[in-house]
Amino acid sequence: MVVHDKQNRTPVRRVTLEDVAKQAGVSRAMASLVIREEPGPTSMTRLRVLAAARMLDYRPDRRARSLASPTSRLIGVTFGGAGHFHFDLLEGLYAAAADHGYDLILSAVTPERGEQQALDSLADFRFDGLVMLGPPVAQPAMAGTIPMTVMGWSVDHESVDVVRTSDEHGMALAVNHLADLGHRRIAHLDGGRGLVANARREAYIRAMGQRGLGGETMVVSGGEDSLDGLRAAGELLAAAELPTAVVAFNDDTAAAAVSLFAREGIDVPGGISVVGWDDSHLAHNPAFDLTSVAQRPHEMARAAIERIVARCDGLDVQGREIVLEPTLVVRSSTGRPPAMDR
Amino acid sequence: MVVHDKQNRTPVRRVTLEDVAKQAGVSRAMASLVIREEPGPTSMTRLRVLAAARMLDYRPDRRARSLASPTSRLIGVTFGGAGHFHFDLLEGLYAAAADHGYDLILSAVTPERGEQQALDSLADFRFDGLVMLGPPVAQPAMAGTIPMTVMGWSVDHESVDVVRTSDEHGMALAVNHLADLGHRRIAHLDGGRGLVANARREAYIRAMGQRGLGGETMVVSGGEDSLDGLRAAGELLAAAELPTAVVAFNDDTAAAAVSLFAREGIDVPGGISVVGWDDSHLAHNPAFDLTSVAQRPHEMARAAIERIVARCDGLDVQGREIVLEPTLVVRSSTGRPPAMDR
DNA sequence: TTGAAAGCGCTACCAG
DNA sequence: CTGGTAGCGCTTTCAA
Repeated sequence: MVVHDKQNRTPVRRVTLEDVAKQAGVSRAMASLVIREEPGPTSMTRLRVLAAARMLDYRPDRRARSLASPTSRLIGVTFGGAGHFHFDLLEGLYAAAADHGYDLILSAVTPERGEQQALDSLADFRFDGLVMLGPPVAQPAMAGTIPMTVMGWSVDHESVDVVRTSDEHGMALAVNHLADLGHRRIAHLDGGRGLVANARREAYIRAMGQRGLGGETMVVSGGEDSLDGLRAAGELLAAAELPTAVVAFNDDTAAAAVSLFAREGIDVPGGISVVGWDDSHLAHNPAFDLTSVAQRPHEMARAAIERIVARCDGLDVQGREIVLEPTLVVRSSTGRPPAMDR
Repeated sequence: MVVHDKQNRTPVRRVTLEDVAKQAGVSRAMASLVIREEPGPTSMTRLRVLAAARMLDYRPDRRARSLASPTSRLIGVTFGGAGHFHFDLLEGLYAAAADHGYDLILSAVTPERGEQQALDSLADFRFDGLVMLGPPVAQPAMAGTIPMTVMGWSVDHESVDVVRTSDEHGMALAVNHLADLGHRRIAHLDGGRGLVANARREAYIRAMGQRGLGGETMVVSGGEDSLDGLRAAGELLAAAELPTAVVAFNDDTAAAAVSLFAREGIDVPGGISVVGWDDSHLAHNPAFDLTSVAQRPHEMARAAIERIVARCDGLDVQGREIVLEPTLVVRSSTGRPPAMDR
């Protein structure tokens, strides 16, 4: 940052480590150690430096710091559509990175700005680890060249770490919960064509089969946002037999379905039960109060950062894929089926 | 970036300007000038340096570059909810910044991570200009300390630039278009409590008044996403008299309304006309084909960057607020009212 | 036109 | 335990 004077011209010098050292009456080297919380300085010097830093309102220059050390302590993050869930992940990444003394540098992937461009711009900052929040790609461009973690989907590359929530387990929780309530005709309102949607769809089919409900399988093609959910729920209504329950791809589509059902005079859960996914603010919203499969974005973020930091430190990392178990948060959008048919 | 060897340990040196200079057989200073496209070197040296750079696949180190020069050539960007429109803005900002030799550093504002934290982390990179995409705040923390532009809303501070689309004009376009078609009962499905929503709501009331339709004013409180739109549209349907047209806060809410109307057997535009806002991919979607108020995100982005670059160069900037005129893209969601009442 | 040299703010390695 | 000092990769003087 360059602070300008009233005429908005002359850049004013920011406070440097040198200033802090001088103020504390120690050498720059000492000040550096104190600031970085490295062992060495006596608690006496520590206090003086810290006091000086505070009174001068010192903030280390990340560029200089990153340039001077062999490791940049910068973690690149690519992100795409950035739904609410991704925002939660970002929040967690910021916190976790800070805890490890790392900084995040973000790069957006847009329709016009592809993965490669996003990575290039990050590369110009010499990041030493990469987190990809999306968009999901089967073969990330930098796979194998740098410590890297993808979040939310799977990548089949031996040096790409994966942090995700178990779709298999989440779907089993949802289906079993509904089946336990007496449901048999349980539909899946899917998430479209993405890698994640595919995984959940398959998990649904498997879960239904395992529960002996293979014959009742019903997939309605949907998408990621509420508009998709609306359309898909409409298709559901047009079907010959309405299922007694539906597991949606996420809370957005689930909420859209609930809204539509309500408008059509179908009570939730009286007429139909609905399960969402992500346990987002929508699920908490009393207007929907969705039973939802909960991922733990902050834990996922923490795991991703720890993984990358470990690899940066040259530690050997065991287990390429971290699969967190989701939980099912039961709220009022699920209940017993309208009639115990069969 | 640090490239690692097979054991994932020893950082491998990246190609530096020195390498390029050596390869081209010139001094580092010359190479620097060529890379930055500064006048000085002969076209002969130019060619040699450029060739060397290309063959070595040289990319300047942004940290070093930014550290060495009095100006960092880094523009900070804060962003919040990041709807589709914000993504379009980001895309434009990247392109415009690159054209001026600047780089973007992004910082997310999340529920847990406030404006101040976001700005602090940017400040550690010593950015020399700031673009705020959101969340909209009436008094940005750094107002007056640095060249800064907010996009999409207004800030009442003499040294904060504003780039936005005229809500007044956009609303007038929408209302006049509908009135010209013969509509009188034109409702507004608003955007909730934000600064932008307020501006559009007031613009709607003004536009109706100016068209002599002050008595027909009808505001339905909505929100920013399709779920809000769905709920608001439901309220609209519950009203005693259905309006013959509705101007929505954005395309998401408009599309949700269209979906709901369709489900209720109300033809669009036969039974009711709907106007969206942003001219996003939803508006283009043949399923909706929305008449929509079009902002030009790329031009807005360009204007914001040019503004900041000008201020960084110490140029005096005339006119604190850049208000772009939106256009109305007419598609098939608007038509004549069902009956020419009154 | 070109090249040598002095930093930017910091880390990391020396000697003391 | 402490304080010099040599860089990191680049820009920017200033002489030649």
